[in-house]
Amino acid sequence: MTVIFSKKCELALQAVLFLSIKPKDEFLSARDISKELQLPKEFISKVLQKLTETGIVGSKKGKTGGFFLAKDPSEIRLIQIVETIDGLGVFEKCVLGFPGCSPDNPCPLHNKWGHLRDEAFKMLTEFTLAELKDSAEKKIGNLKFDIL
Amino acid sequence: MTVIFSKKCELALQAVLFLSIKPKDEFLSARDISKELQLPKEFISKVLQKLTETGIVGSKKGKTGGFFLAKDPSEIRLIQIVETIDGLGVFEKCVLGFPGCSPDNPCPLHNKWGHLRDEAFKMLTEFTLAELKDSAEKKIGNLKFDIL
DNA sequence: TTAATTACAGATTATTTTGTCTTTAATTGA
DNA sequence: TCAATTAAAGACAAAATAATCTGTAATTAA
Repeated sequence: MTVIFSKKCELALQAVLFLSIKPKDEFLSARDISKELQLPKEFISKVLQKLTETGIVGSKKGKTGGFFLAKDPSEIRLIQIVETIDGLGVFEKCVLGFPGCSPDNPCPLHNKWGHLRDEAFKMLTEFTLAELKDSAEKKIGNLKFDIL
Repeated sequence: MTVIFSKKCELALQAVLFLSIKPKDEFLSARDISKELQLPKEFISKVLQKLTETGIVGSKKGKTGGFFLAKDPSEIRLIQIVETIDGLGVFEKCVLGFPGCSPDNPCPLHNKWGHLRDEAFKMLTEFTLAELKDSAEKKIGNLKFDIL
């Protein structure tokens, strides 16, 4: 069974949403994030390292160190996280796995699926972390209850 | 990187589309299908076996044996193939991997993504093999050129 | 300066998915 | 009947993905 994003990417999105609801001068350690999102610490660490490479997240080593958003939430779009972690292949490849799928030589789902895929791309491009802050706050706040 | 369907499912959809464009009394061997779709024979075999279990595809052993559609193309919906191979998890699980994602306790993308997911589900439910026959014929006919 | 804490880097393991191989049973044509 | 051919079944191998572990460098507080 397959989902739209890899686990890595899901985790990256969760982590970044988490950073976005915290005061911007706060350093969150991988351990803190891990605890609150109930996800493996080392995995968090790995993924956030990747996001620091592309300048979405910043980091500081040492005691009191941790991760933080390197830009204002209003300037970070979901698609940037997806692109960094999974790449944009999902939005390019044929949904049925046919080679050479294009408007000239479309697969049977090319048009219908293409439309949905474009919508998804648009959604991820339009949403910034700023717009999701409120609902992210709620969801992450409720996490401790969900796990039960 | 991840797509909506697993490779197995892509392959199953291709194979079934292939069967649907052939005369209904013809037995196609895994080897024939494999050759024309340029996909591994054993994998084809595996996946079609699964589809015979759920009654979408029929099979006959022995010389002149092979696979065929067990129903009329107008009675086979894409969603049935997807359900058999990948299950319907994609249409149920949270796109961000949050636990307990529901209308009561939605993730930040719940509504927007939910809408797209429903559209995709609808598309797969509405399309029968019969409706895709023409475009499948074209696409599969062109395959030999695409590979070059 | 030292001890503690953290990100970083890379190796390693585990799991899942994908793909192959081997053997068996059914079917058919010679 | 016999040889060839095919799906079926399951073991097996390879590759991709997910997750863990280990050691190092940076930073800070004491």
